[in-house]
Amino acid sequence: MKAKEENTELEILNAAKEVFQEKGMAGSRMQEIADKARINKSMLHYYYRSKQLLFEAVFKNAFRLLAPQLNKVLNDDSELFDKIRNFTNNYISFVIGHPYLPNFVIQELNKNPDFIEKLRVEKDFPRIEKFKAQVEDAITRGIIKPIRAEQLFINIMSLNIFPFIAAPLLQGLINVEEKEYRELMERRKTEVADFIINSIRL
Amino acid sequence: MKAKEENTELEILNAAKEVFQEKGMAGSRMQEIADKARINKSMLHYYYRSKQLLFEAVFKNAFRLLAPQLNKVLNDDSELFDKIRNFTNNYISFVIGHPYLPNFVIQELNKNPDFIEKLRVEKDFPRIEKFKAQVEDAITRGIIKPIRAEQLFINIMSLNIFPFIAAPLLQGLINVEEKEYRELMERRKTEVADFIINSIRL
DNA sequence: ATACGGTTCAACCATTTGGTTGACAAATAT
DNA sequence: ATATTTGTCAACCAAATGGTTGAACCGTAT
Repeated sequence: MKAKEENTELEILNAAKEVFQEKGMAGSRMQEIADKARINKSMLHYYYRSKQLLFEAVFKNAFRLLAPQLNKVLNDDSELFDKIRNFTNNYISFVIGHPYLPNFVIQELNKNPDFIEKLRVEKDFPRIEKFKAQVEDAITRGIIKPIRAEQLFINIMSLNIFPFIAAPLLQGLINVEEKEYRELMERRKTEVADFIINSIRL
Repeated sequence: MKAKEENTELEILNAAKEVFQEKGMAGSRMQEIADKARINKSMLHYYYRSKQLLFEAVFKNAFRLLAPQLNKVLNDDSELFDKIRNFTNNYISFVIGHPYLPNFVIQELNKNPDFIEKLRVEKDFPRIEKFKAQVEDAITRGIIKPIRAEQLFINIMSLNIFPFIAAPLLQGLINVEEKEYRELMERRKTEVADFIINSIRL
């Protein structure tokens, strides 16, 4: 019965992902997850024991998906400007495939900041050292203006992630419909990289 | 009994603010709000009828506090570069006084995007028109490179707001303690403005 | 055929949670 | 002084919610 088992388990994880990522831990109901997975509520506990454990499974999965994205900035071998262009261009496609994911990770990390320590031990946890060296090297070689790698990294993340996290607010403020907002995001694929590079290039 | 009445009502609103902003609508408990306000749970319903209405009171209050901040970018009379510098410098002080507020507004707007329409009718709802004209004027006069006002606005918001919303994640990624992260934020008061202006200045 | 391990579910259970009620106290109006 | 309105609370209530249980089911090894 191996096939069935893995199937149900995955079905649950998938349903849980959708519900948790959209409504957060506190706003999600086990019954809703069960319904979405088309199984009995008991099955959730049979496979994952408790809401907390099911949540953690979903969260870790989400982070494992997000981490490689961040590593494209921190641990990729490409040259600095290419890296910025690539990440910016790639990230939007990633978000379209996983619209709730980045916000989900950020929110639940806000509610439980200690959890980041548990993630850090996992392999592929993004580390800044390499990026830091790269930025410092580019400064020494006179390619970019002096800037702390941490600040540049925060800027890159901010410009790429925030417009999706705050979409409803921003949409309301600049007073555009969803369609036009998506077009704005589409243009950001190249514009954000230019904006960043313009700012730091010597 | 006027004084007592207003007192209790405010006490409740204040306690509700703390709880709702930290835990969100779904994660908050009426009992916890009552405890924090040092009153009986019945009083919450006496003054605000339901959790939903109490929440909406808190939310509208929060937005009324946030709106003037955004208007410093959108509807202030100062010159573009000054405006960017002022906002950036000001915003961090605002966030220190209201650490959970921006994220609270953004999150609840995410869970209920239609709510923005109800806010738009309120006076002082931030509007982009003036800022748009100002940016277009600066482009025409050859002061800044061509850029859509919407994109510039999104960039300003992103660079200022995101580092606080995603603090635990970013702190973990760049691997610094809270204290050092606060110092990074402190430096951003001037650095972010420079970063933006560098990018758009001709 | 039969025993056995994992899988599935309907029915339950205990607790939590938002909300109500009725009695009483404290102001205010008459 | 007395009636009336307003504020406060302990005790309740019904529904929702996370979790448990025991029986049935099903594929497989013996």
